[in-house]
Amino acid sequence: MHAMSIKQVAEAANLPAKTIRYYEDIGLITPARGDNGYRSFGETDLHKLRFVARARSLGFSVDECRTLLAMYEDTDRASADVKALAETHLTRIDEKIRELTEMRQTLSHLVHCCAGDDRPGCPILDDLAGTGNAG
Amino acid sequence: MHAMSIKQVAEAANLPAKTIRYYEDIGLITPARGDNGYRSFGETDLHKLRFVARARSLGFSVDECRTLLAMYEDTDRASADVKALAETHLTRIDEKIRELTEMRQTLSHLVHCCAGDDRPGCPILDDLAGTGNAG
DNA sequence: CCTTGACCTTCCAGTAACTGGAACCCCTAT
DNA sequence: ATAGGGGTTCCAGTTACTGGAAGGTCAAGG
Repeated sequence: MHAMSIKQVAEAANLPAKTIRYYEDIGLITPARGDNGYRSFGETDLHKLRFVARARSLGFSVDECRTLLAMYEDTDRASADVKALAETHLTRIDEKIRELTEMRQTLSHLVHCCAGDDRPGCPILDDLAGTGNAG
Repeated sequence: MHAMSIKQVAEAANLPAKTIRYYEDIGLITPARGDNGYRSFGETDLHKLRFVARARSLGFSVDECRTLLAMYEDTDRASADVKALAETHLTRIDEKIRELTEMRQTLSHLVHCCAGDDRPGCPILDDLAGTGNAG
């Protein structure tokens, strides 16, 4: 089919060209090369890049994207394997949300306790310092 | 007061010794040195390390910890400055939670759609591939 | 033919916050 | 003397890019 330059494929996949070169570096994709040494991307490359972009936007690591791509290309693998990977990731996300929510809780409490005026006394710093004047 | 070895202060601050050396490297703390070149931590060092550990656990960057420490030591600064920093951070946390929640939403939907058996068909991969069979 | 500009290439360095490991020093107890 | 359990420095690796320098390629214009 029609080959694309890196700029074209970058636009089509909505990824920076730099990122695409990086993905080639680490072996996620292997675009063809023209006579002048320029990369030449086909539909398959674009498809893979979009796949990775989507998976990244769901928070999968680049390495997990590699695995997911391999699973996608292996038409024989069990869907259970994919599901297991996704569930692990889901657990990780939940854990992060939990941590952040806890931080949010504490911090928002401290912020509300802080007068935020031109005086020096500050319950936020007191909490960090462990002087216990914040609670 | 009594000086501590890096191991002792690490235990007291609940931080790895490696991290404490790193914090010295980047100038967060400046412990004294004994005749043999060993670091010698005083109460002030321990206090700072605990301060930083607490701030880190609330998600502040190391650089923000530096600022917070400086604010803590500047007994003359307005509490409004501290509050502003904390509020900025709170906003950042909220944004992260929002992103993660969105990921969670999508991913959990896909996971529930996936049979997770030994057959190959998988709505998760279909979604990533953009083939649109995922509902 | 030369230049200009927009492409493309590679490679190196930097980001955040550590972490692991190698090579080596110090001190005490056996 | 040696074994252990400290300590020290420095270098490299982690994640996923991103910025920038130095330089090659190509089409259009004067």
